[in-house]
Amino acid sequence: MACQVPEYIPAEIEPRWQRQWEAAGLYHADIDKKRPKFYALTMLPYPSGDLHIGHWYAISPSDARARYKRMNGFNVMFPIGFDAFGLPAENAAIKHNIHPRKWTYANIQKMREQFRSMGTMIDWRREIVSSDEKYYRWTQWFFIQLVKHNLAYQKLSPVDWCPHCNTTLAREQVWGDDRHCERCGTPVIKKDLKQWFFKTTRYADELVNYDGLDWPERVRTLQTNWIGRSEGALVTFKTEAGDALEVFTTRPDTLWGVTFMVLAPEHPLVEKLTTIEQRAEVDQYVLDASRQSDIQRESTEKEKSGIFTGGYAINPVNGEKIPVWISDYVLMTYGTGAIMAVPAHDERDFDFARKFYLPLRIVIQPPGLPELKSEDVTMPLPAFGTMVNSGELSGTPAEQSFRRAVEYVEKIGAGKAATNYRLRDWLISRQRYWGAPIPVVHCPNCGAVTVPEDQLPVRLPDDVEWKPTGESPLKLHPTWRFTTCPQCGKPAERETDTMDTFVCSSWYHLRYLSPDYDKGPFDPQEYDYWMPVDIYTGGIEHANMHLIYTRFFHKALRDMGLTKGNEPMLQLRNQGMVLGEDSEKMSKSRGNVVSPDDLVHTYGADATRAYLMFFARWDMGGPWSSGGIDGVMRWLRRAWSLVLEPGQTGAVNEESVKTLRRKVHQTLRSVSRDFEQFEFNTIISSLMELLNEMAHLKDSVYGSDAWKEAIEIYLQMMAPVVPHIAEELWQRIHKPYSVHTSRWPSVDEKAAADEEITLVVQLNGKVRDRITVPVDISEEEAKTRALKSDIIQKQMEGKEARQIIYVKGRLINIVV
RNA sequence: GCCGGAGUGGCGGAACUGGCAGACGCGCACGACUCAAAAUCGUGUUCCCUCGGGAGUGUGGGUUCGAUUCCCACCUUCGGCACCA
Repeated sequence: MACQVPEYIPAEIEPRWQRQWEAAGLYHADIDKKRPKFYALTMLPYPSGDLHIGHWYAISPSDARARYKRMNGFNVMFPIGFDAFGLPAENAAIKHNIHPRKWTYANIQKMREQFRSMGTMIDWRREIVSSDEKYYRWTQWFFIQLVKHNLAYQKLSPVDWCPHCNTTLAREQVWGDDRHCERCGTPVIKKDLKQWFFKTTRYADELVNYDGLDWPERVRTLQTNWIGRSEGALVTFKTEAGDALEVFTTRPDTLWGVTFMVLAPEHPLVEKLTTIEQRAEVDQYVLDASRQSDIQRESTEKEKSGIFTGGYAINPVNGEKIPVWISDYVLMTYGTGAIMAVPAHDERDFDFARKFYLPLRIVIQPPGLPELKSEDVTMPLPAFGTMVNSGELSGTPAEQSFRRAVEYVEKIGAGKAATNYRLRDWLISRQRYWGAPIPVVHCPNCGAVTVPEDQLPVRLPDDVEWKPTGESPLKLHPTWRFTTCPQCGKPAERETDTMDTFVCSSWYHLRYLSPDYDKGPFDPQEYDYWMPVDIYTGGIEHANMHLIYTRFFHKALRDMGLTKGNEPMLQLRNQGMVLGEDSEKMSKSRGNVVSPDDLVHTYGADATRAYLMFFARWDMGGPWSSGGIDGVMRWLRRAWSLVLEPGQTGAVNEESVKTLRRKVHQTLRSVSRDFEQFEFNTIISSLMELLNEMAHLKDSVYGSDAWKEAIEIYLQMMAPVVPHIAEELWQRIHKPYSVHTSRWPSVDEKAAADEEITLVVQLNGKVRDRITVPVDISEEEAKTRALKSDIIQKQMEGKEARQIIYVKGRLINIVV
């Protein structure tokens, strides 16, 4: 009997359906104004050459949700592409002596096939490859627009250099306590170089505003901390020579407590302030500071060091003459590179004052204490209490003195309220070959001139010695760099640095709209229909890099009139990470890597997709389990035989029909909700649970309309998760092609409603009994029945119920 | 130090708005089928227990009729930032 039913062989059905879907263009997404659009985007993968389990984890649940949205009537675009420029191509090229281009495009070809084996609804007509000329032409075009709008500039400054990658890095790409390169882990060093920057800081204020965004709190916090907005004031002190010495402070209320000032060793006024007597010591200190690495210098463990310059400044609020010191705890890169020191109320200044026996003045008297004298102070004092020693602010509550102090300095013309940010401009120059060339010509007469737009792209030449020497490989090309100035026509040289690949990925979501469009970076008609991105999924590691860059791009483009709205991606969700079975990060050296190709071979794409959705909360991730996927495989086999194996055709039991329909529609309700909320693991659980129930009921409902309905809804619910088996079974029960274009069923609320419910009966908050009652039972009736329960009677033993709590549909709690 | 996430059986994890803790799966045990094994199916599976119950969601308190859920303090762990004025 059972031998009539074919076996479930994923390797037979999966490739067949993949071919059929592709041939039919089932997943083509085109403008259709009759349907609401839905732009589902997943982060652009790097073509490393092998699709790993992390790619599957990122993409297949996103695909399932996109499919769910499509079945719900949305016109869904789900594109993919390749972030194809970047260092690994060059490193592989150096190791294996193969051209980066060849390596990259071979990898892409392999990964396309791997992606196809996943069974996604990717519209391949929209694929982009960021190293294609037709793509990077527009990356260069954007660079030029940014220059035109004063959002890109060149500057000589100390920058982070990775000695392993042989290139500079943006500040966001330097990670951890030891300040290592985000890509290769090598600690970075400082170099003074002239580099190109994008002015991300212009949007700092806007970037900490997430209005209208449904983004995880975690990402918003990371970005907010990274941008590091602080409100305070800029106050101008004067040196004795009359030079303005500006400081940024977040505590203008403590201006009267300033007892010295500290400049960064690199501060331009150090030279002028230093007296003859102090000269030798100051010079030595400046030299020492310049030799220190950032890690040494920025260590908080280190005891404070510093030198008196011999110079003095005048405090504008009280005319006091205060000594000016230099110290490496003041950073030239933040604020103005100079601080006013208030040792009585700031821990760092307090430590410094202690070390060098500098005086301290209390300006905020803590409440409820006898009047404090400066010699009583053993630690910096808090910011609440009453102002003292502070001119006209004395005697007022400290709470208001921030505002009052700012008003005061504004009145006397010594400063103004100001906001400062930790965020720095984005360094985008890279001294590497495999990237988009920066479209600039350096002319001895005209300076840095951008290449005219009609001459784009500035092509990356193939015949280059790409070995890393610390110099840009393009600089070593015999002819490429020599050109003429687009402005004056005289001999000039091309910029030989290439762009950070994060520039390429800052706008790829726009190129998907029209990958072949050649009148601009994207077709405005497509833009108007598809943008903004409705859901963006990817890893959280990009919170402070790609996600800030792409928001910056959108805002800059908006101000150029190219994009609309303030944000490119409305909703963001992050997946976690799949760990090895040993709960460690997967790596070849640990030997705990799970290969998706092997999984597809052994279990099929459907089982792999389903297990990835099942084994952990998607946003958390967790360890892989080889036994776990067996469980999912069992589920698929059971579903297969549930649909295909005939049941007993006897009398249909009406009670069973009701139970079946109730369970089906309740499951439909929870599965729909879980899809909306990205709770993929409970989708699979619910489907497994329903399968168990259906298997139990099968023989008592087989042949009924309810059974037919149950099977159809079951396959439709499976379709987004396990698209191949669902399609195969859908065909085998003779439903019209395709399950993926069928309309998501709607919940029959009547059928889903419970007729009877289980009420929990508690005694003093402890569960003692459960009673089955009609769903519409009255409160009185429920209480009476609960009190009548044998167990309750026995346990109460004549005790009086003091109080009876009734929660409709849930429980009764008897308090004695 | 500051900010954020997490802590639930042997394991991965469920539990919607304060209301049955442990759904679903893995593993394990027992049973059926089999000469046998695998596969499959069925039953059981938080711990303790004198079989009445008792304890239990990192720890200690609190609020409440009732807390995995809310509040306070703390521990562990992961991630980010860190002399940012």
